[in-house]
Amino acid sequence: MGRAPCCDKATVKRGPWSPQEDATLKAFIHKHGTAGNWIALPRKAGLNRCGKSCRLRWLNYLRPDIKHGGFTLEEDNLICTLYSTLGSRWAVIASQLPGRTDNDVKNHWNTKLKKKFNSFSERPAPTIAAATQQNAITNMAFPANAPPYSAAADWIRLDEQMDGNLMFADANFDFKHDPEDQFPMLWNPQELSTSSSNSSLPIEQNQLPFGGNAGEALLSYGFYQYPYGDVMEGLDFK
DNA sequence: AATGTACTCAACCGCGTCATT
DNA sequence: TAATGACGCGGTTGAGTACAT
Repeated sequence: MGRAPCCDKATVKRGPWSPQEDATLKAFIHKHGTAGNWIALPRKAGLNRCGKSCRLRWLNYLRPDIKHGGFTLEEDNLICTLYSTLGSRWAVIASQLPGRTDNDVKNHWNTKLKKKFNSFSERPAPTIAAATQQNAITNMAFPANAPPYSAAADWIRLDEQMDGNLMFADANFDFKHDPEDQFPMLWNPQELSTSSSNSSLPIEQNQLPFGGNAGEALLSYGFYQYPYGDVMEGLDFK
């Protein structure tokens, strides 16, 4: 036995919502709430709409705490990072982005972020075989997996792996990472040094505070934000 | 200016899950 | 315990818009 339809599709209105319908729905919910029953809501509110349609309109558009407008670079980074660990669990991902809905995040991913993500993950992953030598200086500059930023090899260098910590010996950039946080290193372009003035920093200051080998670390936390704004890629670095 | 193509995003669909009876 | 019904989610669609030719 199939499930009974939640509404009569032949008689109920479909398609884009009019301003009047929006106002009716908003006014009703402000006054009565959803009463925990979306199916009955349109009839009570005087709307010729399916309950599911009302729910979607409210959750994805009319809710007062919805954030409209473009996604920030920080939000892009977070979405990509969460996608790499959670997959397409848009509701969970959206819950980490205040004011964004799962539909918003999903649309943004499908139209903007997916291409970047896929194009990068299809690249051949370089080996870190050189790093397996005890205390070897790999001096590997991500050439095979290099970001589309010509100078990247100059400033992102995996120079040494020791004591289970991934170490960036090049000191001409700063990184931002909360050791308490499982999640990503977010490098803010504004915080990236554009000169080598930091190269005198003690090397410990550029030591990333998590263990594991370089490949695992970069695979799990592999979203980089490059200087000058708009290039953000994932590194599938094994 | 007209037409074709690509892109965006609101909305729909169907299914899994969960609460209730 | 099974049946039922509502909710919530991810996948997909398609109308409207922007851009290219």
